[in-house]
Amino acid sequence: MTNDVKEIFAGGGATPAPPAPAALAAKVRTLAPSMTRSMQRVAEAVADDPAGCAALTVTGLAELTGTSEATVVRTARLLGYPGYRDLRLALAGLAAQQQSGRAPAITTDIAVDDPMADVVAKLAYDEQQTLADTAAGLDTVQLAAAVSALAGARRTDVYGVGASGLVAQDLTQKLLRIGLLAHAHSDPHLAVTNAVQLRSGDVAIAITHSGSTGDVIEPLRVAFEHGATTVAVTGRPDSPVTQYADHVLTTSTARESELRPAAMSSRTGQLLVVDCLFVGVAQRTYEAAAPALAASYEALAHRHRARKGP
Amino acid sequence: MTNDVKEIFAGGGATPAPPAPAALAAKVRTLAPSMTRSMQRVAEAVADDPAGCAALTVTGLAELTGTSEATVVRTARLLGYPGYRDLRLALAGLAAQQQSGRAPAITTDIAVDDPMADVVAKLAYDEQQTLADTAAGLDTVQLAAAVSALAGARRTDVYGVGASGLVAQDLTQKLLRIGLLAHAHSDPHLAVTNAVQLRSGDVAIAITHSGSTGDVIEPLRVAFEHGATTVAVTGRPDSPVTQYADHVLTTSTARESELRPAAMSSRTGQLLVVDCLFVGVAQRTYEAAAPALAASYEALAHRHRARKGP
DNA sequence: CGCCGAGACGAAAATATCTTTCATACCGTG
DNA sequence: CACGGTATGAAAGATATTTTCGTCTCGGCG
Repeated sequence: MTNDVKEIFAGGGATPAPPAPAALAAKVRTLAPSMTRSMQRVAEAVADDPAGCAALTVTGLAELTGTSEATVVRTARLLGYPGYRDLRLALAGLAAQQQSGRAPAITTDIAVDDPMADVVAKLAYDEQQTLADTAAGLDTVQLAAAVSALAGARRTDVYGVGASGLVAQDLTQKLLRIGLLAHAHSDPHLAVTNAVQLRSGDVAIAITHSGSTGDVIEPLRVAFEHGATTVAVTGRPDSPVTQYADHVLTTSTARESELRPAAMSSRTGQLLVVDCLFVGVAQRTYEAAAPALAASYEALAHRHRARKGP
Repeated sequence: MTNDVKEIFAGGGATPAPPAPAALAAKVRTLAPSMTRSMQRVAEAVADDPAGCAALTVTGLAELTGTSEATVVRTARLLGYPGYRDLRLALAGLAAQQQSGRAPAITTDIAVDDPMADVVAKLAYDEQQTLADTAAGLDTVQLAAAVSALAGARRTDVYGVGASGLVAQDLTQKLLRIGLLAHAHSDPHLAVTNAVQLRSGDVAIAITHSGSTGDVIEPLRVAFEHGATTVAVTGRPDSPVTQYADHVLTTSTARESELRPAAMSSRTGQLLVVDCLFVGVAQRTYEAAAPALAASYEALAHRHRARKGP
């Protein structure tokens, strides 16, 4: 029956009722003069603390403002919503927007007395930044060249010490998974010993953030001089390591500080490069890589069956 | 009754029970495996179209997904909300956020014939997403507890195999750098053998994405039973490994696909957790950690040959 | 000064919505 | 193929929202 519409009409014109998305405070100010005292109290509370009000029921808000449920609903109607329920929903949205709005507090350095939540936010933000920077700065031509070399390599050696050593191992693990012959070296002596074995068609990859790690440069030099295709993953495109690199893949250097050593942040960018290499090679050698990948996917799916324990 | 007080309390500042504000999609993915079929349908609908679902009542959503109200409520509970009402509120907030934030374009899967530039962009975007999700889903209370335990530990053992083994080593390297006694174990036998040595005051950390890796669970169980403080870093908060974990740190499960296996993307989140642990401990033990950090930096300096300056 | 009416306002009924309970159907397992 | 356990939805039960309706306030007017 059309009788129901009557109440809604009071709100305004023939608008199909576009619920205010974020311009709520404005609406409150505009409509405040045409409100009764009680309704003004409600409107004020709502404009004052959207998040808080969103958490309240109609009864709660009525109590908070010292009014009744009916008044709260009337106010909601006046603000353009079908009822309190919808106002509340809009309020929640508004709160969320405000929340996300005030984010840039995390650009500062991590302090000794930062609470845990800040540490998490800052670290996450920083690593995201590193990823974005690295992705933006990666030379896709160099990357494609490195992928080509890897895809056709007889064998691949990866050099890295310290934190970069783990990245080297990560790459090796991935390449092995799709059927390539790869080995990571952290021991400089063994690395050089093995580098001597390399020849044209093989690939040697050096991972070093500073680009000045002698223990990593040395085996790359040997590999280079023996005719292997050499790749350097470094944060310094002008560092010594690039002397012996056919292809240089540059990672972003994130801002470092006392509680955030370079060795830590560099890892993120290096791993992105590693992932890119892996996916690139997997694409190139898809025929061979697909079964291997499918197998590991299967293995995981099998594990997924496990439900909550006894 | 005290019931009324509870409601009013919600209006205040600190949230006693932290419901997921924006990390909903991540939560859905994380918890999906432990859901029943019907609940998965509901979760999918919710993750698929937050705005649309926010407009629906329980009954509406139940009909849309072809399930019952009870199932919808159950799903809401599983996602961490007291009931559907609160899920709906969060959904409205999420919708508002999505509205304001520009829609990302590179959400598609990596294809075999994607050019290198696309691969880089997609991988970077995905890892950024994983970081954001993990950060949003991390329980800072658990994290702080783990940090406390680490800071006061006599010794710390870290277990991880496969890709997670590298994460374990990364954590170990970092902890050693600030003067803590830490060791990473990839060999399950040695891990158990060592776990027996642990006692109250020591810390054992298991890193496993699936949470079902027996080789990692076993040493953690032994450590747990010997009174050590145990921590699990996993993507599955309901997996077997958490049985023996005093503190559970959950990493986000990124969308996976053929060219992007879970083992690969999980690493990003795990490393963020590791970094958080490290920084947290460094903060707590700042007096001791600062000189240690400086010292290790100094020690490395001479391994780096002078850069060829411009 | 007191009466009157228009609108504001809230108590409570009516309705919609959410939550819980419970019986049934389904599924894997021995 | 029976069994135990879980998943699921129908309906009862509890809350929240909306509507109804009568009282109350306040200003104007006789």
